[in-house]
Amino acid sequence: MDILEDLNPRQREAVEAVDGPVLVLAGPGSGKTRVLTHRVAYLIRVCGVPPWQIMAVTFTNKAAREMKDRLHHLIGARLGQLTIGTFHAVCARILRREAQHLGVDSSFVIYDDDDQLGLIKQALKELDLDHRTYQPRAIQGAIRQAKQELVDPDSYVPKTYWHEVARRVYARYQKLLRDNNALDFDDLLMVTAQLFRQHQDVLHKYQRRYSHILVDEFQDTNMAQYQLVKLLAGEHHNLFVVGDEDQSIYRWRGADFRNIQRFRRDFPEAKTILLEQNYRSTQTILDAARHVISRNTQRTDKRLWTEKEGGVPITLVEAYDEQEEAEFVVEEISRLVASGDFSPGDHAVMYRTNAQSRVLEEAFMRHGLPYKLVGATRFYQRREVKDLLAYLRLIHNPFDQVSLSRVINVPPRGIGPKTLGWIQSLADRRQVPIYTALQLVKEAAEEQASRSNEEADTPAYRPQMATFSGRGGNALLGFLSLLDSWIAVRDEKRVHELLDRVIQDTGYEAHLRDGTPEGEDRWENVQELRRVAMEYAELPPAEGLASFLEEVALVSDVDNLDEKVDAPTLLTLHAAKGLEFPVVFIVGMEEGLFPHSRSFDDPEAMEEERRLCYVGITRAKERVYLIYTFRRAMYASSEECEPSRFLHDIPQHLIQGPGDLMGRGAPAPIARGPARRQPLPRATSAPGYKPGDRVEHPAFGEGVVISSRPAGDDEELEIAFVGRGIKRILASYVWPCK
DNA sequence: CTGGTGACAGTTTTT
DNA sequence: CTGTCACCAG
Repeated sequence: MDILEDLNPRQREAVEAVDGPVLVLAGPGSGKTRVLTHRVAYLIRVCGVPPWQIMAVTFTNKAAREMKDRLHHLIGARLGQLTIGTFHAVCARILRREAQHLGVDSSFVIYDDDDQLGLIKQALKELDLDHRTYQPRAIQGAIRQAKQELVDPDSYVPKTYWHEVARRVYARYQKLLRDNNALDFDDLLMVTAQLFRQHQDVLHKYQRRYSHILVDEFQDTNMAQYQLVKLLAGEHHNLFVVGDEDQSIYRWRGADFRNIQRFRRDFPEAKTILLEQNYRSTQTILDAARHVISRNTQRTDKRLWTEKEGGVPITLVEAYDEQEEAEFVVEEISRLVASGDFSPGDHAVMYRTNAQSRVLEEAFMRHGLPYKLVGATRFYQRREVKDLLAYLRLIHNPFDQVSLSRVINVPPRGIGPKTLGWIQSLADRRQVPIYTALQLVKEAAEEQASRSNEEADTPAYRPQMATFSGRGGNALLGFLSLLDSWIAVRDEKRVHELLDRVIQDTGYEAHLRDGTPEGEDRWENVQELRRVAMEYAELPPAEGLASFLEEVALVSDVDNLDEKVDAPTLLTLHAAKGLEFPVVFIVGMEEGLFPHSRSFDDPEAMEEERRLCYVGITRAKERVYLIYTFRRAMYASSEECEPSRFLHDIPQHLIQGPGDLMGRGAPAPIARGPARRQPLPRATSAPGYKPGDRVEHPAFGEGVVISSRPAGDDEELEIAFVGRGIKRILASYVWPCK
């Protein structure tokens, strides 16, 4: 039975526990994906469960894809009969099939965060509410939270007057969604749960269909997701969940790791299996991570162990500021690569906030080294991509008002707020969507034209027409005829051909390529989108458009991480979950940054920061570098920093510092002797510059010193660089010009 | 209707 | 120091 062969006893137990509920608590690197895939294969090949009776849900498309890839080796073509996907994708599929029970059309569109925010703003406007008191973002948060707890506007119990207003906005927002035949991300879950609760027959159908349910990253489920799987498994209880409380880092998005406890309570007969053998890291790394996480209260203690005993100590580094921090990282990576032990792609640099990536990027660029950046602005969130997708959504469904108002004046075609407001109010008066209102205007205009010879001045027509005669009206008609011309060919043209037509007819290319480098970047993104569209060229046109739109709605990040490129990866700690690297640098280990200051007054938030640190450290296979700075630029000013409390939790014997570089005593507060305050061994000690001195900088080239002031043991110079303007730079970064 | 200016706020982000 | 948004002058 090859399926069980390469599993350790615990993993094997998890795979073989076929009947009833099973909870697998899987530490980092303990092979949970392996357990999941092998269990599916075991169910099919050994227990004879038909593949179509198995549902496996994940949180990310990436996880789903990885699972499919691995399963392909184990079960081959039968893979296609399994239901594997994200919660949202699985729910969307169910909802399209059961649309008749729901008051939505099965062609509903899925709104993302931006669309959602737009609709909330509209709701606020319609209710005549002040957007300063009722900030759209805050309202959005309240609505999302409610939906994740399966609370609809009618059952919403406001805690404060503000929440009462939020409830009203919520109700209005839901109506707007329905008017647009749209669901937002959270609806996919909430509406599915409602469907199951209100239609027992439908629920039974799915309960019978899926005899085995598996859930990955169970600690990240929210209430809605938990209720969903609980409902689905309500009859047979064959629910297999894998999770790790210590890696729960999405509390702020509604994830509730207490679902693990709930699971134990709701399924008391559940078998619990601990996976504690780690196949990733050295013992040193595991020990350090355990010391950090063990200060958390609400957790099951696990003792991770590995056969990779010992290992290199954790390296702790103090840098003068974020520049030097970045410089250290880049140089250390270069050194490790030069030593021959590691290749560039073995390294990851992790940080708490995206803003920290910039300095790092600059350092890599200065050294002429390539790097991979994860996250930042996501592809499908870029303006140009969203614009073009809105056009396509509009072609697919011209009644989608959110998409319509997004693009009706992009590129600018003379339809400003006034004209938009006019057509909107016409639509409201007639109780029709804007698209229909546009058609009414067109009919009226045609009628007027045909009468223009003799009867144009008939009093009955004049007042109605007067309003849209002129620029606004013509612009609207122009837009409508564009849209209609695309709709006319919608079922013949393939997605990328439609895209080309839109770009062509709207002059979108010229709109983007305004001569700036950013414009070129944007145009490049359009090309990328076109490449994605090309992948749907095989399908019949109408189907191609529909599945393209579904796919891009639910696949936000194009998992752009290109495995083939051999370069260091820059990413947030959150983005690092689920990944592993031989060498991990965690930068910005300072109080206020990591842990973030927002967590100071909330013990639960602080525990989450701690878990985040745990996740970061456990990504490493061989080496970990923890770096903090003496001072860091915050917005405009630069502030002195305190080393992160998490550093104190790692026992001294696991740590190695470059000599007395860090005046650090454990376990007491980090002793920072007054001695070491200067930037590190970079250029020889600052010689003392005065205005007029000529200096050279590795990136900016030659410049002239304008002013100088002491900064610690270093000095901060204002330098005018040839063609680069004036920069403030530490003396140790420049060399005197001979 | 557009493009410019000033006030204001500013973690993390699976879908 | 950014980016976003409301507001005002062409």
